[in-house]
Amino acid sequence: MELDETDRAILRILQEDARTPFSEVARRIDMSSATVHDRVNRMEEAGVIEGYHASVDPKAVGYGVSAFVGLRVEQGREEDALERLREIDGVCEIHLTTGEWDVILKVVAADTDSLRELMFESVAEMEGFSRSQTMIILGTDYEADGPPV
Amino acid sequence: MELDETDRAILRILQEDARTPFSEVARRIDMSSATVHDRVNRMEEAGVIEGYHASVDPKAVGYGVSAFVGLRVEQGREEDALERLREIDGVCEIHLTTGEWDVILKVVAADTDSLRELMFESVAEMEGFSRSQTMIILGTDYEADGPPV
DNA sequence: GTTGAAAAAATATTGAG
DNA sequence: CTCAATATTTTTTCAAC
Repeated sequence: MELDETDRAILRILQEDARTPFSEVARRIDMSSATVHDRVNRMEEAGVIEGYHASVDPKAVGYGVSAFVGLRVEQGREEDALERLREIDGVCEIHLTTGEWDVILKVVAADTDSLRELMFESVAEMEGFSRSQTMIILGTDYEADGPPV
Repeated sequence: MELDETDRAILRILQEDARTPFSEVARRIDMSSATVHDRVNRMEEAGVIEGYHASVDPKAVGYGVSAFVGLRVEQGREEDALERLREIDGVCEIHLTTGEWDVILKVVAADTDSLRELMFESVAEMEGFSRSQTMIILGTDYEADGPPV
């Protein structure tokens, strides 16, 4: 789908606050809310807009520790291994990567004890992985609302 | 702030679709929409809900390549270095971590050429960093809407 | 593609249990 | 904390340009 500057302006507003009323989006980009509605619908259908998500503070819901986890997967066990990773509570993202690791996870845990459990009882126990490394997130200095548009 | 099961149920719904009308949230958790409204307000004020964001497909807006970038920061240059990283177009996340890297970035770029530019003209040029490693994301197998609630 | 206007629906607010 | 009722806004639809 081809996006013009109007579409991008709408995206930028909804990236920042997905609950902005279309009527206000319309005011800001100087168009009617019917147009905004129409364009948003088309972008949803085309998959440009994948969804709308409330961002919840992990600490507020009991997760004091976040980490990236690098994993090496044994040849030929990729699909099986990934399937099982997804089931583990606390695993928030699973990325396949080039470089030092085959898989990079983002995980959350209540505390370091829980993280240890997650790593040694869930991940390390699993067959198909060789090496792993846990990189605890000391702080997140910056987090954009999505890709620049 | 203390969260009860009702708050958590509301959070789960809004994590999945932040534009769900409060009236429907109310139906689903079997409460009045005024209650939902009240609880959402309190969770917003308490910072439990950090915001609402439209999730935009990076490919649809011209970013064909995503990557994690690990960086080593020279002693004593941390603040300065982080400040400048934030300015670079395409840098979406900046995390301070333990382990092999001091900083892990998530970046997006139009293509591998752009990524190369980003790394060698923006990041590598910057003083304060020693080693870096780029881990290109071949695919994202799973991405939760946020922490489990 | 865009618009304005009407109808339907949702949100914000208030007052009371 | 919860609700019902109300007033205000917004979403949604549609004929017309």
